[in-house]
Amino acid sequence: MRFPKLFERLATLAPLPPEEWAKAEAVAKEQSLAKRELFLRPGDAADRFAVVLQGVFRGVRVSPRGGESIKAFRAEGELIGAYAEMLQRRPSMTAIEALEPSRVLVFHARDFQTLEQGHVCWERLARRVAEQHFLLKERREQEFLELSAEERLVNFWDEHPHLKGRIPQRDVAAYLGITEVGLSRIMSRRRKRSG
Amino acid sequence: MRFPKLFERLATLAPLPPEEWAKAEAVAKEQSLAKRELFLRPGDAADRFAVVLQGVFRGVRVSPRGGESIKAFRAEGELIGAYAEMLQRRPSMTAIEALEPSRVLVFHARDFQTLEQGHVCWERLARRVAEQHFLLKERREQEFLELSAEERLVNFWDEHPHLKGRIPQRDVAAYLGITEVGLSRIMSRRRKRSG
DNA sequence: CCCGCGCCTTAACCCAGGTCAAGCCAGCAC
DNA sequence: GTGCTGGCTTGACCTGGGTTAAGGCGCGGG
Repeated sequence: MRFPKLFERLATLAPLPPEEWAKAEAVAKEQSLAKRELFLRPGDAADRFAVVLQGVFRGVRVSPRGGESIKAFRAEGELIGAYAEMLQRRPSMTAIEALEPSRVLVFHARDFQTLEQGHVCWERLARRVAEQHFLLKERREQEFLELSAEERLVNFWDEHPHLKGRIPQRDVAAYLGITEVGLSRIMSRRRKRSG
Repeated sequence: MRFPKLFERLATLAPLPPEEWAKAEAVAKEQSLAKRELFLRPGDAADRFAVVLQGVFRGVRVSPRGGESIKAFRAEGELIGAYAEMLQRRPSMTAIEALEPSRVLVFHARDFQTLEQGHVCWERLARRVAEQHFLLKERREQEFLELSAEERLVNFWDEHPHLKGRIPQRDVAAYLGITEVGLSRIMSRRRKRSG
């Protein structure tokens, strides 16, 4: 078993027989990415996903009007991929970019389907993954509905302390739905208020 | 089969043997709700969900600070329930309220689990449901990130034409993340601009 | 060493939408 | 009928964050 920690992590989501995990490891491929390199670019087929072994990624949606907004950051142990587009079998509208030199473990959708056909555990895992993704998005929805940009900012750092120092300010802003300038203002406001 | 249309709808999500559906119908119970009546109130155990047979519902989140925001509207053929809380086995933080006299088909989580244990089709269906819910939330996230309140409004009516005339303005506002007053202003602005 | 570039801040000005308060109108109870 | 209540609008005023533009600062490359 090449990735025992990853196996344990997945096994907490749904029961996963080690021999099934072995099959998965057999079809997965490691990939290294330089800083700024893209794991996926808009227009690509959304036919693969990966687990981050090392590094941080940002999922960027480039809107028709040219604006960039950030859907998520992903670090060690988390999944990267154009999940929504994969579910809809559409080409990706998302770029997934390494913010540091990174390593990931890549799975092709076809291979994963084969695994699913071989053992129900994979379908159960996929369900859990869908549910967890749902929970993340719902939390975010709620923040947009109820919180100011400043409150969203403090929430963000509460929930992602491990990202401190690893992602540029402007990306945090794009994640919060505000501009770089706005974020800078908010931060200086807080500095003044509380020391 | 008491609800053939519902059966067909579900069968489009995932293959569903009629005999399994028969079992589901056997454990489900119809419930009627008056206008303003709650299917679920905050604090209730999130141990049941339902399909709307007739009527419209709103899912209201009451924030700690007292503000109400609306997570979703649900009409005929759609699911109601505190989905996020159910996944986390927590008490509901959401009120689900009928906006019209309504009828629903109620399933208890325990009964559904029994169905799941009897046939994989239910797990597959649950996965599809999770994925669809995810897609909805992601679309909403994107709207908050990229669109103004006015743009979100026109999107809303594009995507939910069947709700026209059935839900109060203030609820639309609470769904968009703005106030009743703000929504009224936006509407009058558009009226002036385009006739 | 200097230059350029990427990232961040600051300031001036603007505008969408919030807040508060008054008023309107339709429907319902009496 | 009168009066009340709930849903919506309108106006005056305020504020958070957008926009534009001008630096500042650290760093890598020449």
